[in-house]
Amino acid sequence: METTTVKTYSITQVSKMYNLPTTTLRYYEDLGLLYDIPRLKGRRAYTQQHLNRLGAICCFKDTGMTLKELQELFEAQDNDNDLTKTCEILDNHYERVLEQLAQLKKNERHIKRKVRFYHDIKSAKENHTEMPDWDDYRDRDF
Amino acid sequence: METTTVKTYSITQVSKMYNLPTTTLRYYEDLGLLYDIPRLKGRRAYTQQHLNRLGAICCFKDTGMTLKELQELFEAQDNDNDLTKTCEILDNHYERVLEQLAQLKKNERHIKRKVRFYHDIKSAKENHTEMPDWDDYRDRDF
DNA sequence: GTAACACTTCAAGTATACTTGAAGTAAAAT
DNA sequence: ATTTTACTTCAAGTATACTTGAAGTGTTAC
Repeated sequence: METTTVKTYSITQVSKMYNLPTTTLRYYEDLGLLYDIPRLKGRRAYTQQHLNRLGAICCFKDTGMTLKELQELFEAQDNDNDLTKTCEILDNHYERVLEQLAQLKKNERHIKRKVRFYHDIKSAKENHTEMPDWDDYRDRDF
Repeated sequence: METTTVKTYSITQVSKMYNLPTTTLRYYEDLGLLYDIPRLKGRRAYTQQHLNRLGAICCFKDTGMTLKELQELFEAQDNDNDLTKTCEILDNHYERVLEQLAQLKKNERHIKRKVRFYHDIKSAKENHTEMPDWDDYRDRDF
């Protein structure tokens, strides 16, 4: 007879690992995003499975998926094992992520220009030199 | 004597241009993010200045700046003309945007892998071929 | 033994960013 | 002339994602 002990993590450890308050971890459990978390003497004992799931939650949430959408995704994945729906949700979300990425790159360039512009204004004012013109920064790459 | 007419835009036009509800445009005005919008017969008439400002609002908001932070930024920019503070806020925000971009790229790759994984599961099930293993997708680039 | 600590559950409260509702106005359409 | 459309103001309501508070429990420190 062989017994294998599974490595588990306390809620405080998980909280630190994923940089999420313990209250948020409990909240995700209330919503059903995390479930079947075993208790050791009444305390949550997260397994690697739960950490993987939490990683997915963070990844999807950080890319703009709502917790409700995450519930749907996990429902399709876990309960129904509905691959068509799972793929559909994933495909749609991936599309959105690509759009986000394109938009964020645009915004990053815009903000970079603005940063340079304001630093140049500051220098010009301090050194009594000619003020920069935003038109010179508008569609220019640095 | 010479009179120049400035091109203006109605709230509905601006709403369509920036893909924001008219209620949100009024809300931003309430918060002071947009101000001195002239009225023609009681109706808002946005000038190019306001559109530029609105573009900035969207850009910063979409990159995670709160409306409160935007108020601070505009206050430093418009009222105080405090270049040190303006530069500081912009610099800090730009840092955050770069982090976001790095994170989003990571998340995009992770989701891409997951999309492929689930499509391969679907194919395998449909064609009764061997199921894929997530470990083969984990840190692999496609 | 008892106090402190680290959790536990469950309900209620909060922050941010809108969104809706009510009541009114002014010009255009019928 | 009166209805419809497109706004207006101002106050109140809502959605999402937590966050806090109250009351309780079980191991650890003194």
